[in-house]
Amino acid sequence: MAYRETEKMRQRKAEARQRIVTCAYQCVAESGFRSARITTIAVSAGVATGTIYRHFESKEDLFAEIFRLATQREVDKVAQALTTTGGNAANRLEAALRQFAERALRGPVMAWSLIAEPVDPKVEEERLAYRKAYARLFEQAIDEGMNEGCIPEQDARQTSTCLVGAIAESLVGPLSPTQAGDQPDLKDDNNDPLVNAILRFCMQGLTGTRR
Amino acid sequence: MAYRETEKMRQRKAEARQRIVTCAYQCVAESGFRSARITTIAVSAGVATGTIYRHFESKEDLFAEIFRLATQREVDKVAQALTTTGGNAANRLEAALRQFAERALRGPVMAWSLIAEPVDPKVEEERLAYRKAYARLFEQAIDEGMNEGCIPEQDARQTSTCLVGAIAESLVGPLSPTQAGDQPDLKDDNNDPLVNAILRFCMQGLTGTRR
DNA sequence: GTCTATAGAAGGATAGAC
DNA sequence: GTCTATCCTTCTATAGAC
Repeated sequence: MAYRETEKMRQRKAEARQRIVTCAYQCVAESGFRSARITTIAVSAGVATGTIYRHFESKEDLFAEIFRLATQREVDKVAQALTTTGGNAANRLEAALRQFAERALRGPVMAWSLIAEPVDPKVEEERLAYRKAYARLFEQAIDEGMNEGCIPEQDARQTSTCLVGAIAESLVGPLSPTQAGDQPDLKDDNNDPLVNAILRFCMQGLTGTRR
Repeated sequence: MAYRETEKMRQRKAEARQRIVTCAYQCVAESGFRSARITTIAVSAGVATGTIYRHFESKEDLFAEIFRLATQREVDKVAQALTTTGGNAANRLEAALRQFAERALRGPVMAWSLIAEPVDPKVEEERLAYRKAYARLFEQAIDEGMNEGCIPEQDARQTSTCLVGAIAESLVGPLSPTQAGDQPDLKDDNNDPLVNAILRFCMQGLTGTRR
């Protein structure tokens, strides 16, 4: 009888793939893309090294998937903060930016990998795409703010792009492994000086109002 | 008689290296890192393909050198604008930012390669380093502005980083090859709407004053 | 005569087409 | 999914410097 993939087999494969993804995610979260080894991922996922290449074309493709997975989580968090926070659109935007920065500083290894770690071109392409995704979210909030009247009229797309750039670039240094440990622990209560400085610039740029 | 490298030979080698660098630079300026071919560079430099590997360990190393060369030019231009422009520190800073953006939009292929093109990790590392170089220049200008009294007291390092991020991110879209041609020509007379929008955000973020 | 640098093509890997 | 084509890299023979 000819081989035909059964439902059971399909499920097994999907489970193996899921384990690989989960373990790769953990490896990256622990020490970044560059030190993530395919063999380490395979061992912790309980599969043979070669099996990984049955599920992913290459290491780069696996990394790109991990990148998308991890970044999408952050994008969702930002979207959530923008919709569930109280106050006007400017307040919501500020809360979302603050949350983005604080989450990054609380999980600095993964955040560094997502924001700035030099990886390969495939991951870089994902970065470009996801930066646009953040910008679209911010753009929508700015549009709302202009309608509400709490944000001055401006090119919302342009401003949203500036916000993405400013906050990402601000985190590069503090998240950098060469500087890790030099940083004091993140202060809670909306009172971290680094985060406050970033937000000051962003909100001033957005509203043109001194803070 | 044993062979020993003479001054003449050293000069020949240096010239060959220089030709390789120049031709590689032109290739990148014409169509970016990704489409730059070692063989093409070799032919236009008048050397054999293998010869390139006598001067550079790998394609990535050659590219990293081209990146440094090209980016240093831009850094120098910014430094120059910051020192030779008239007016107070805020004016000089604005002029430098404007010039950076306008130069990028006038040479979009090279600018895209330097700012955002997904290349390899070695080039990415150079990018991180050079972004710091820009930030240091801006930081110095902000410090001057705070002393002059034309810029409010703030964390100059943090703000300079935000400026670098905002302006770089703003240019990613307009410089992107997928969008090239969609853009109207750069308007002169300090009147390009894109550049003005970027500068508005940057200067508002810096000074907290509506413009 | 000995050693180096260069040319040019083979090898090997990867990406793209069908 | 396979096959082709392209392109980076390495290798070897040769020309030329000392």
